[in-house]
Amino acid sequence: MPPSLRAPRGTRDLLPDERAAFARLERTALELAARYGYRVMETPLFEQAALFERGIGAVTDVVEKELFRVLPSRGEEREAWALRPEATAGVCRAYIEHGMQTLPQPVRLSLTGPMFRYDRPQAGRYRQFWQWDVEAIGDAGPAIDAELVELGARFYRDAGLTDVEIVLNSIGDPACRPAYLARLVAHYRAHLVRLPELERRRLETNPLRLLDSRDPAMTEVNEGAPRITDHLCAACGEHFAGVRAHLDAMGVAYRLEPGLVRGLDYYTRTAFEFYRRGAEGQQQALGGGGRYDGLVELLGGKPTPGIGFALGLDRVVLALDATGGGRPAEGAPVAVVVGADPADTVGRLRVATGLRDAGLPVRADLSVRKLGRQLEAAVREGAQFAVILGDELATGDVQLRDLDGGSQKPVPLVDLPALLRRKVRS
RNA sequence: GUGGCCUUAGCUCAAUCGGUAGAGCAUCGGAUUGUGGCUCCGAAGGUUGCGGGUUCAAGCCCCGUAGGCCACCCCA
Repeated sequence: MPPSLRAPRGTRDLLPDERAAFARLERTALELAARYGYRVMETPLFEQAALFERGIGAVTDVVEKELFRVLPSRGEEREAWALRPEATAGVCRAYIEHGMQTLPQPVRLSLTGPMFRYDRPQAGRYRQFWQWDVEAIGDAGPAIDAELVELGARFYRDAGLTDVEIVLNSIGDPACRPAYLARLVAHYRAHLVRLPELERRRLETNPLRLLDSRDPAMTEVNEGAPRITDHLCAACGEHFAGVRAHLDAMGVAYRLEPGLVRGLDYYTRTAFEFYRRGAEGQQQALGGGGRYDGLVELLGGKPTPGIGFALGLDRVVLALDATGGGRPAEGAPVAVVVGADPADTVGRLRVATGLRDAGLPVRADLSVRKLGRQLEAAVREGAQFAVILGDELATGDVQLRDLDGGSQKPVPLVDLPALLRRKVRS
């Protein structure tokens, strides 16, 4: 094995079993998107770095230290590219670029695909990871906020995760957040002596972060801290109440968390995250989203409200594995064509091709092993039937063997496709 | 980006005091010539992540490096 040639740090191969698990989640996501009226689209895997710098915020971690920058190999356009760290910025760029403000609003969009962050890898944290992203652009809410939260929750349920908790908050807007931030900073300044070194630095860079600090020394100081939800302006307060009312009306359970902050600058008002209940560790955020009413304008479009979420498919797969559900077996052929004459690969391939013509997933044993070995291999890959070619071919018959029960009977080759199709259905 | 732990066959792991690398599973072959999951026999599979150093001798000790993981940071 050549250790010098391996998957780059923070990336991994999705081997067939895991790829199948991803495919199932993707099917669930796309089916839900269709059911809720979100149309699937694609954006490039890379964009101008400026899109993310401007949209996400130049001083956020995602841009400052995690942006996966790409140097053009030929420099006639000295563009600075970056692999997309998330989908929202690209979707909004496309909304503006293609004049989607002329479509009936809101425009409901969805996509799945890989995202890239140049982060230090850990379990559940990769440099290339997959998201299902859903965006509704052009609706100020609050009803659509609730619709999206419910959609996200339904995805986890349909995917088979039962212990997912919804955490909800409002982080205000440019009308009320600055005043709140000033209050918050004043509060921490008053308790400066009790703040650990790290938290003092964060006070300068990102005071909202102190609220969800994990440092035990912070618990007491945080208890007395002003809550954003107590300092929302009238419009934001009304909006937040509307979101909760709609969620309540749908019977969607959630936990209010005034400390919930989102890491990207563009978020306003509604913020939510999905967590695995009872799971320890740092990589348990399964997904999150929020409202970004200023983003489209920031990127050069007309003032347009928007809201969306992104769910981490890798983490859902991990969570499904952890909950012990296991992965359903997939890809086993209905039948394997084996033969008494090991050398007769022509006959086996010909019979298999005929069955494939009939739409049946069938493998021909193309080895030259003796019959017993061929049957053994068929059983071990989970095939339902073995089609055995032998002397009966002289009269146009093959042996059809049920590999579970072990029963076996001669069947005219011409009847085989129809017979197998009937058996598969039952 | 910071600190720590780990790395031996495809996988999961052994290897005493530093003494020249093994097992199970998986793979392939065989058990007298048309019938499977079991059993038995056998084969193949390793520059012990990589590169240096110490030593008569290194999987084991030291340094570096890469990767994984854990805690931060942050997020999905």
